[in-house]
Amino acid sequence: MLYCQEVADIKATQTSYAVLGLLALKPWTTYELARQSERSLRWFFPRAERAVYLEAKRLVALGWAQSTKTATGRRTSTVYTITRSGRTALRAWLATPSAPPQLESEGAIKIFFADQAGTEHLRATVELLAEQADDALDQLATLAAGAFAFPERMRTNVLSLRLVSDVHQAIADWADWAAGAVDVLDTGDDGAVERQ
Amino acid sequence: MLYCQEVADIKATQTSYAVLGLLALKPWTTYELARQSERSLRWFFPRAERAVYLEAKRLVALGWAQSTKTATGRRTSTVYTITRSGRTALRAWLATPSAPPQLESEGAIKIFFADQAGTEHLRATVELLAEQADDALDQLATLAAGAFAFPERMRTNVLSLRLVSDVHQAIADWADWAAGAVDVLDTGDDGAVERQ
DNA sequence: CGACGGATAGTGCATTATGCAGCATGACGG
DNA sequence: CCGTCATGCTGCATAATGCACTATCCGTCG
Repeated sequence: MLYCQEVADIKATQTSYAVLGLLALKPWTTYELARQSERSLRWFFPRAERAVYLEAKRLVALGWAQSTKTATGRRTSTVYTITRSGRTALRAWLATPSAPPQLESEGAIKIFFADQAGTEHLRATVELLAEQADDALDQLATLAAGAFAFPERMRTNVLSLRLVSDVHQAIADWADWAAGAVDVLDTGDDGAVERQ
Repeated sequence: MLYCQEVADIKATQTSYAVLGLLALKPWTTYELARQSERSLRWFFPRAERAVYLEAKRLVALGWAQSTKTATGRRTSTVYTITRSGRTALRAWLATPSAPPQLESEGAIKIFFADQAGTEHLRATVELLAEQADDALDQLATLAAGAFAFPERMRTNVLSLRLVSDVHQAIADWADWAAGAVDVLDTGDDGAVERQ
């Protein structure tokens, strides 16, 4: 690994590459990185703000980014810029196979164990899931509208955003169906939870 | 919180409730819990095997489960059983609102940053995502067929499993569309990444 | 002009979760 | 009786989260 020859034993995680990808677009302060991660990356790579702050420092340690301090009055801010070896590392990573996508949903767990509580809670969980999906779709629509901020990136940008909204649309559709299925359960009509 | 009055300051996490939910079905050894988590919970609540082992002990500390040692020859195994207060805690949790579902996909990050590498890598990432989605759908079909192991649970079981397979189906469908969109990008035909 | 809220720019600490290696026994087939 | 796979765990280092906390800068409203 040429691009990290001078580094002792620091290892890059997926988070490293996610932040590095943002740095490939332009230099940012950690605050901006955290905001951007929350705006866009979060949809397919949710990470805590805290992790982004730590990650920027790690990138510097890896030699993949440089930090330069600037000041606004008496307040300093640190701007991170990708290095040449950072770009090399990013390109290498982009060529490696990815781990399979995963869904994480507290609501789904609750539905899985719903027979331990009343149908009214099952119904509430399904309804909340429906609202959350609609919410996500709204936010994604706004985000897509604002994607013109980087017009040169639009073509690949829309691919990921479309993936995410398709997933949330699937959840919304499922919730519609599930609400009906719960009604059937409720009226005691067994075994008719088939979809037509 | 009546159900944890005797406990000092141990807090339950989502993982606690996920494992507790399994215990509500029947007693298990930690090994079995880990297997079951990997089989079913993983689809909407991915957790490392290690976490499950640690969680069982925490449930005992919370007073939500009891452990009893049994032995097979000279090898001991610990069976965990839910307690009354465990059931109460689970029911209370099932009635609380859930955090919104989240997708995590390394492939999606790579696609988001795909303009930093060649189209061939973008294509490969999309194709892998397609395979992974098909794979997931296969496994889920097998799982659904085996769901008859707990016939009394089937009705709510199918709801969660259907959610998960709908999501993976959405990814598979997206991948089909995206593959076409990448071809269009490749032939240099700009801006025609609309879906009809 | 001055108070106040919101955006900017972070740090520190405790706890949770992951990844991986390691270890020992039991069950079963050839 | 040997090998291999399933069972049944533990330990350790590192990654990631959650939350509280600090401080400055900027604009607006009274």
